[in-house]
Amino acid sequence: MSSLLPEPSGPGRLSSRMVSIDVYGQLATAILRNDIPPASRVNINAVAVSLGVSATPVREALARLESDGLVTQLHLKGYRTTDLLTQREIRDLWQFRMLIEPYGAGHAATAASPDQIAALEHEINSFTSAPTGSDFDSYQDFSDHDARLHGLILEASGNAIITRAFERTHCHLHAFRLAYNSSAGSATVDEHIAIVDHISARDAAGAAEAMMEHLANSRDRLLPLAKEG
Amino acid sequence: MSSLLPEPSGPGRLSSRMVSIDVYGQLATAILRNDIPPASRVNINAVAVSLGVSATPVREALARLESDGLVTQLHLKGYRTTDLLTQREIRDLWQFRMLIEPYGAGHAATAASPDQIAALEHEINSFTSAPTGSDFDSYQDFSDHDARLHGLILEASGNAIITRAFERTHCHLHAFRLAYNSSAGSATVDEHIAIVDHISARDAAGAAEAMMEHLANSRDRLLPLAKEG
DNA sequence: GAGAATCATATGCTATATGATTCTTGCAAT
DNA sequence: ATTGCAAGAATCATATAGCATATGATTCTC
Repeated sequence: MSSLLPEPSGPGRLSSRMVSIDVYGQLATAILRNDIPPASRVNINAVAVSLGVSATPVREALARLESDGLVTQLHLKGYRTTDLLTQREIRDLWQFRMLIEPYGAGHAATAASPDQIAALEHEINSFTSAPTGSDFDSYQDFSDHDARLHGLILEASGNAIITRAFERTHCHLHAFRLAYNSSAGSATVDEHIAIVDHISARDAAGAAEAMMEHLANSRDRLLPLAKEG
Repeated sequence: MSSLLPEPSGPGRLSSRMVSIDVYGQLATAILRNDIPPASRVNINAVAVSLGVSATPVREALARLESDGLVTQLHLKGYRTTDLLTQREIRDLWQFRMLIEPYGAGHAATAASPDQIAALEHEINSFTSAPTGSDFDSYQDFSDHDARLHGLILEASGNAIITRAFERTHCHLHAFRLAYNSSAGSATVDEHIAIVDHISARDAAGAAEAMMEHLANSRDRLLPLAKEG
């Protein structure tokens, strides 16, 4: 653990009524960066002191992180960070994505509004190449871009339930945690462009196929990084 | 609100350190029974007093219920129960199920262990007919059976990620909340039997097809009960 | 009747108490 | 000397109580 935050909150307190979201973000980042290693206990009080808040908002943040799959709670034994995904789990997760994302891309091609098409192209244009730096932050930026793009495509398909189910897998979080440069290749950029091009051209079959290929490739990029299981 | 529990906890306190799970269950039941109507505010303190506990375990339960989609939190405005699903959302949710459950049934037919087959058949045998009574509890029993069966099938497919994504949709909760006798027809029983028969016979294509039909039928049984949207 | 001021209510947090778990220490037995 | 076990101490999770502030409704003023 130890000092998750540069400055806890200092004597000049912040508004003190908007802490919980921040605690959530700080804790999530700490887990993703492996500042809190996988499968290790999370001491609620230590986190509270480290972040300069009390236990209650930490508890709330941990409850949310549990539903994100980043921690698990053991009754009367507190919270532990979850293990990294195994190869088996990566395969299972990507199989899930292969069931819903090609469907989403195909329907996005027929159902997306002009605004949604524009949003997709704007997202594509914001990352025309893989990050050049090698720092944590630029990889995280790219991972966020990746997550946004896949989310936008499902959103454009018009099915909010499926979009939400996808978002709740937090596949990008898990992939990022496994290796935070895993999605940052130029191949990823090219594949994204191909998918959005098919959607813009209203080519449902092509969009679904491009998405399926992209998922197969990203899975194969990720698998060697995971432990067997 | 008003009296969610027959007896709060009284002066003879219960074990006092296993409360939160119970609070969760009591609240979930209260929402499902429409004791707390859809789209209404949930007063944390009132719930706490009603259940004879303090605010903290109620907050934890609400955090979990939020990830279940039964309540939503608005900052500084507290929690509200969510609306009932609209026809559109039912359709979207069942579309999601149609993407993953036929896949699950098909893979269960090839991948299920003998123990898992036995568990499926045991579950089938525990409800060979629709409930005869008209009370809340027997409908809930049947709804639970339905949820267990669909969960077992996905589990037998061997993909834990998909199983979890399915469980998190809480489709049975939402269906039950919409109308608690919606899944209790004898047609449902017959369709369940057909699916499990195909799985037991290791007939993947037949299992997938039977599941798809079952989902289409259950959706059509449910749709008239939902509001347009 | 519209806008400003006031007040009640409920939220979100802090501080604290309680009890379970876990670690440490000491002693006995092999 | 080393291992096994038990008792006590320390730690930590969970729950309670209470406080400060934001929200929303009511009342007052113009």
